[in-house]
Amino acid sequence: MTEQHETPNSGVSGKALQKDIPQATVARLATYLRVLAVLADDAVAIVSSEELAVAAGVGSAKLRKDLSFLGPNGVRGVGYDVIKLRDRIEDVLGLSEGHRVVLVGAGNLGRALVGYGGFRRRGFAMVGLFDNDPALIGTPVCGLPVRDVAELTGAVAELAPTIAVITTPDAHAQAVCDLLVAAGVLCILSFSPVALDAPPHVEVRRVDLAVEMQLLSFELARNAEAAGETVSVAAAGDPVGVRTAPRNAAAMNCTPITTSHAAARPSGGTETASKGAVVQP
Amino acid sequence: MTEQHETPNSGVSGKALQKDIPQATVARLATYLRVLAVLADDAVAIVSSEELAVAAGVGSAKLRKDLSFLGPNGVRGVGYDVIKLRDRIEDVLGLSEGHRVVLVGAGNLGRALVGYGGFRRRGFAMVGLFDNDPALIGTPVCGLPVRDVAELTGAVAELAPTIAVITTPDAHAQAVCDLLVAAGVLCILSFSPVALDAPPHVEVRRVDLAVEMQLLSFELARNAEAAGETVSVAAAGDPVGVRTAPRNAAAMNCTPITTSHAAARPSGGTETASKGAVVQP
DNA sequence: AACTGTGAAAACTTTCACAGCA
DNA sequence: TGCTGTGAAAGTTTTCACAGTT
Repeated sequence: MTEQHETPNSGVSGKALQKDIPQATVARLATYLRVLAVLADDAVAIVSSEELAVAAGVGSAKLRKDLSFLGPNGVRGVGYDVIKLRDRIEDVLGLSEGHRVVLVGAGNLGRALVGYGGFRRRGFAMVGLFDNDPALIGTPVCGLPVRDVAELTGAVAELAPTIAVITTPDAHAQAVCDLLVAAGVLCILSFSPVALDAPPHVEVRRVDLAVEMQLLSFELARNAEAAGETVSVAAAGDPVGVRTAPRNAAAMNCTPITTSHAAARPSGGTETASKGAVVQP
Repeated sequence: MTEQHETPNSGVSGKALQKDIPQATVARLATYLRVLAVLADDAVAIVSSEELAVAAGVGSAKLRKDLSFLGPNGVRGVGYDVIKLRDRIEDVLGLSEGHRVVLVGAGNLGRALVGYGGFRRRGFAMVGLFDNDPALIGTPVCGLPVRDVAELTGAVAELAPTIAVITTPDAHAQAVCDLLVAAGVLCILSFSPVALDAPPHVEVRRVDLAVEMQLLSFELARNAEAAGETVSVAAAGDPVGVRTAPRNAAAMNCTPITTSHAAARPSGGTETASKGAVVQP
């Protein structure tokens, strides 16, 4: 790896230990960061690993171990400096410079994300919003006009986004992804459950809302099993009857964009991640 | 928790091996399930571990190992029966009976979720939708009227939901959670980044969309570091300037109900808290 | 006394490679 | 032959316990 002169103010991140930070730790850093931001707002100056751990919902030992990968950040016998630690984590996560985000798919989910204060607050700026629905194009969402997806390629050059978010129907997700990749976007967050095919240098992260619900369902089932099959409140109501409706129903779409029909190809895309390493759950 | 008589036959799911299935495996089962549903729709009868693995974005060995925890599901030399495997996974995940879902917070995100076809398709039925905004109460979303959150307690008894979803602004999340817990809900999915306090018998799962973005950011930073700090496309645009605005700004809310939050996925920004033990990804 | 940072042990997960079956 | 199921090895993450610092 090319070495680099040490600019006092390095471009992307400060100390450069990224390579050695475990995946699992990185995932938690973002959580610590949120807690620290709250503490900072409350003008809390110092926090102990125990306090921070409780607020983040992890064990204090794990938290200390996590932070130790970023180098020494605390003072023994005292605790961590809230501001300093926050800045350090932001730096490591590459958030220091902020990110410019374009979003494709201005349906309900897309609009919800654009309006999500948490993004702005955490350094993500929405700079472009695209859709292919003529009824939506031109209308502003949170002050940002919806632009025609046909302009996407040009707009990417102009807006120079660091991250793109896909919230289109499943059927369009791959096409949009291709478009973004061709335009030079390196980081994509997709809310479509279909696995997107992209070159290895492009980081694709997929998020599937239904998966979360299914994980909850599993816990519920396990608890019920362990406790002897009482489902408490739920026991009263009618079971829902999952497979009553045809699986493939393009079904009741009631809102502008969101919904989808199952359209993935039989053995199509693989979830891609950078460097040949697929980032898996 | 009160212990109970041990019913030999558990009502919720067939073979009852839940206890022995590793966390990591469970998280992936939901993904396999989605792929299998697509295959079933396409009338594919048999699938090999390799095909399924590619479509799900994992290695075939891992996939076979995962499935082996559910007992024998395939035929050596042939592959897996799509329908049979799908049903088996649904059973293990506790999806066979379907789930009744109430959602509190009819903002953009809430409405997006109600309209999200993926839920219905996978056995989750929205049965109730609540908000405290008089302007929203009474208006239908996807055929479901928004009800006053004041009715929530009574409605839970009446609707007997198995799962509740919280998509309210952060400030209300805990109050709504308390309300749900008091009403007897056992499973809660929250899209607010704040850690919710709930009794140990209640399964709370939190999802924070910003975490996903931050993980992407980290990969970007790491890649840039490894490649010699060029940020390609992004290099052109102005840095965003994260901390320019006050951190605590309740900030520009531009859509009906208030802020909203979004999703994540197995590994990243997801957390499950339960039975006093915080289960980490 | 209070709290961080960390080596070393334990637990969990992934990968490998092959036995076993249709 | 082709593909599943699995034990054992390799790798990763968590937990423990305590040495070190203020």
